[in-house]
Amino acid sequence: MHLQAAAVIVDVPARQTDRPFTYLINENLKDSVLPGMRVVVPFGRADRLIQGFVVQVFSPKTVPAKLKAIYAVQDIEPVLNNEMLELAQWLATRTFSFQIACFQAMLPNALRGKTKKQLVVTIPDQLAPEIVEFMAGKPAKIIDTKQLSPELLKKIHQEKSAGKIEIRYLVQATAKPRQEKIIIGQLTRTQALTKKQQQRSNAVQRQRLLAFLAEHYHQAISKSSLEKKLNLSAATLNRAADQGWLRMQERPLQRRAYDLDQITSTQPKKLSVQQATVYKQVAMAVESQAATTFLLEGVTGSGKTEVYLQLIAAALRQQRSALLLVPEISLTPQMVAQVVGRFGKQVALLHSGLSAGERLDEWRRIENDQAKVVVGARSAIFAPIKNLGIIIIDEEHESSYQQDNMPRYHARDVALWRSKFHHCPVVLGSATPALESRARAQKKVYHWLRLTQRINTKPLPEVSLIDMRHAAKVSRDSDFSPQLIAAIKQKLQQKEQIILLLNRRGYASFVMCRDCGFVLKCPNCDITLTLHKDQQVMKCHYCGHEEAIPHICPECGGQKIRYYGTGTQKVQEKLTKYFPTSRILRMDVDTTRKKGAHEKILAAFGAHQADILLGTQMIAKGLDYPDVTLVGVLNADTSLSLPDFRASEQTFQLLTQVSGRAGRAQKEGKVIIQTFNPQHYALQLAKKQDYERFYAFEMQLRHQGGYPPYYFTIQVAASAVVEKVALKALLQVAAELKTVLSPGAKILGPVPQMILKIKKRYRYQLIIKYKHEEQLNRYLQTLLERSQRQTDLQLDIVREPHNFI
DNA sequence: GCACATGCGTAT
DNA sequence: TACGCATGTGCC
Repeated sequence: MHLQAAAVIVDVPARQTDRPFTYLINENLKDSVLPGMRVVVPFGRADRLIQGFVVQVFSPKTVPAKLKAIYAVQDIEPVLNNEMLELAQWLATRTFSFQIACFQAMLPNALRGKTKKQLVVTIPDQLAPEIVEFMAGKPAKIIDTKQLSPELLKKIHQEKSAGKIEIRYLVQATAKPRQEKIIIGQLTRTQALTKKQQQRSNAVQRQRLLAFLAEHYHQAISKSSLEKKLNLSAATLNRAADQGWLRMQERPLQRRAYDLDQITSTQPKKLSVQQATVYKQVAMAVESQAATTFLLEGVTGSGKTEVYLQLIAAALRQQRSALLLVPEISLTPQMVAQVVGRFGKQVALLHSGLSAGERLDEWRRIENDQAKVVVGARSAIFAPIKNLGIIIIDEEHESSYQQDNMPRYHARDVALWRSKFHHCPVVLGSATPALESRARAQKKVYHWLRLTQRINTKPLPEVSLIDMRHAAKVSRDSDFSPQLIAAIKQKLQQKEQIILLLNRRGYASFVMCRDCGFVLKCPNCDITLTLHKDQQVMKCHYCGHEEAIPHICPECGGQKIRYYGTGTQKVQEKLTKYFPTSRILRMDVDTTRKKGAHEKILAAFGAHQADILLGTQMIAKGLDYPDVTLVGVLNADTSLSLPDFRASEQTFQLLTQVSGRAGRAQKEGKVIIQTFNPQHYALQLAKKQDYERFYAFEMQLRHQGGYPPYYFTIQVAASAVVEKVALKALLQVAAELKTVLSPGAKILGPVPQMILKIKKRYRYQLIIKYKHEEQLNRYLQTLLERSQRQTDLQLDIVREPHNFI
């Protein structure tokens, strides 16, 4: 007779609850609770039921009196295997995140237990009339306290303390796979044909059905698709079932993330000499199960994708699986078709376009080994794939691989961890690697591989920089230079396609009074409100605050309050004026908000239903349209002038990438970049597509400035409603750090953050720059533990922050 | 994150 | 002196 207990991480994302809680395993659940399973446990004074993850099962020697018991187990098999449990723990410490946040990041959303509250009437006598009305005669009702009026909430409180009503807690059951009805033919061919003869001539539905059954003896067919195909009524099928012609059953519906019938299979292409060299080196690591990291630096059009596909094939040949990560934005139908075309139904696809159910289905296919190749965006790095033979991260420099809320992980770091766990290589591919990665290749931490030749040996497109300081004076238009107008005109005449990029990074359209200079700001946050012309409102991008567009300046009463800056809409209006007959497609956050809108726009452009594709950053990646012969960048500088040490790097990457979109096929491409800083090295080198020189130059600057990759960085951010609280806390942290850190390390700040106030809280930060610090991690962990004791203060630690400001 | 306890301010 | 509300505290 030995007791069982479980250590459970509960779904309460708070610093104070970020540790295992012990629960008793009752006799009826004995031996059916395992680490990695989801459970429902009572928590807090009111014993509200919440979801938790079992991290350990053990036999306690003594039982503390106040131990509570697990209420229910949600899984038959663990949803997190040992690898994931270990990874979550590492991730939590590495990124200073809650463990529960790590678990949830690893699982499809459908597995997340949604807790609900239920209002139950226990004594109906003399109940407050408001509550009687609210319950509408029912004994129990699900409530959402956030949606109820404060008055009703007060009444509920009163009646609860009077003991007349009760609040119960529910945890939603595990998402079940959707079922579909199927029919199975029970008639042999001859039986069916005989029966068909016997039917009245006007019984057309039955005739059609029997003809079909004659050809499908004992085969399972989805009921709904059969109804559609033969145009049958449900009654006909039910009748047929009654007569024993067919049997009806249910089976779990396999929702698929892609349609295999729509994709043509492809064969491996012959590799060029360079490609083959790269392939051989990585394939060798796959075979020898070496956890080597390769940096594959390949110019646009050098055939990286084909190398990836053949490496995946090499892993499969070794009876191992493969994981391919691509930026969400380039997870286009084109891209999917390439991988699925090569590996068929072994491919599982994970991206944001899937519904929660589809995502869960794909996840299950991976978990039970039906899928051996996983393709997906950032979070796919947590796919529960076993026996990994290779991990590939395409466009490894993309900032979308970094999640910017908890857990703030970088997919690259997780990939390296899993590579060590599975003893398999990682390939980081890019035309413009992140400086950090390129520097690691330099130091031989990564194995450096290069593809310098374009696969069709075509020259790179001709790139010209247009000096807008001059052009704007001539044409009095700061969006379109005469050169760009002329080029567009020419391409339109030749019936070729054009991509125009409006660089929106570091850029906003705001409202300013031209008399007094007043700028409209958010009342909660210290930030300029952004104009949303289509919805006719001013919006705060941080807290969502909205207000009307002012027509009279609130400061001086003047009427000259106008918006500043260029949006895609404004550019589109101008384009229509210049080229009234041209067909323009616009792609930005506004036009792609709806699910699938993204794909639709790209498909329409691909089908030549438009001449010009105008868009923001999102059009720069992975698009491959043979008829695009002109790429125009309207404003290269906005991202350059950001007060961010990565501004040049990001601008260089963007320009290099977008230039690669021109002239992918036979026709020659042309790129026009408009800028106010034509001599800037990032622009000059992007023009020449010279990554290596950019790398050398930028590294020098980073060295002088003491920036990454020469230093590691950690940001400690503090926020509080009372400004002094935040500042004081960081001053103390800075003082303590001085005793913890070695003399080589530097502390910057504390300083106010660029946006000092967000959601009524003041924000300060300090940055630690260091090379090797043994004590730092431990200090920061204890700092977080300590800070929870201080009310109002919120501390947040970010490793390698992307913004210093 | 949430329920309940605590402590202060205001109406009575 | 009672109640209302904001702020604080601990969760197994």
